[in-house]
Amino acid sequence: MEEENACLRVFADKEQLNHCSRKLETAKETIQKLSEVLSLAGSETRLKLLYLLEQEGELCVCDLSDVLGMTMPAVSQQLRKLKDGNIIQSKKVGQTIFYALKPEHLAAIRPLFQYISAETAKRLEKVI
Amino acid sequence: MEEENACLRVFADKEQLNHCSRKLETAKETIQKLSEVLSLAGSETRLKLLYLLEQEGELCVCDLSDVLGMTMPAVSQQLRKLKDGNIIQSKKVGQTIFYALKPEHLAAIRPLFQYISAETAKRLEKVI
DNA sequence: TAAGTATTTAAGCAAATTCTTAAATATTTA
DNA sequence: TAAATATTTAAGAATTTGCTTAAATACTTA
Repeated sequence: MEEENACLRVFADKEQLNHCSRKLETAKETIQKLSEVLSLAGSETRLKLLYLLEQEGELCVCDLSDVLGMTMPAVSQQLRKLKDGNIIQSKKVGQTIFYALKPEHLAAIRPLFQYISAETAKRLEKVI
Repeated sequence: MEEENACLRVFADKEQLNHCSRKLETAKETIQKLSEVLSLAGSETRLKLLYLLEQEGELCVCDLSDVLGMTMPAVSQQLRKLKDGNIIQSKKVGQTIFYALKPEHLAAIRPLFQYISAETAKRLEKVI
């Protein structure tokens, strides 16, 4: 049995609340995974990294550190998080490591880049 | 003039790096705003709140605290962040405050819910 | 107007995040 | 094999986050 409702409102719709609880339970895992991806994308630095990788296909730590104006350890550590989160992958060529978006998780974040493109275009129009 | 490139790779493509810098500069504001929205959505608690509001249209703090099994102050504080981020809005009816998604920012986060629905459906199929 | 209900605000604390600097690792080249 | 390059790892500090509990606010009803 569940705990008694904290909500004492006369008009509280217990039917609806139970319905919500079930729905949340069902989507629990998905929400958990998605929130992880979103929180990874939800940092300015990491979103820039993802954006650049999406635009260019692949880039090395050195390039990224250069473009973002950040130290290599700082960039490397953020890339590691993205890699741990399975959003990007790496490929070693000599002593250079190239990073690229992973196709799998792209479904979830692709719309974001479309959003960036569309919004940026809008903003540019205004300027013109 | 920019600082000299940190990247000393023989094959570093300066052309490409400059191109990346310009692109990033152009999309800067959009990326900044989007990362804010994403980091708001990128918390399990807040993503649940958004999911419930999307599914139910509107709910009060009491309901949400009940369904999430969290204290009202905890829920209230997260709702406040979402409201400050312009993702949700509130409507007061008597002493009850109903929260709902804001239509404006929905464009950015609607795809996420579709993703949740699709993934949850997939997961359910597997179980059956 | 007093008591009860729904919510917010505030203060504080533990945990997580994001950078910094220094050192370690791995690869290439002289 | 020594020096240089590209990157990672590690340790630590400053900041932010997400809760907790207690108190304040606002509205409703007896």
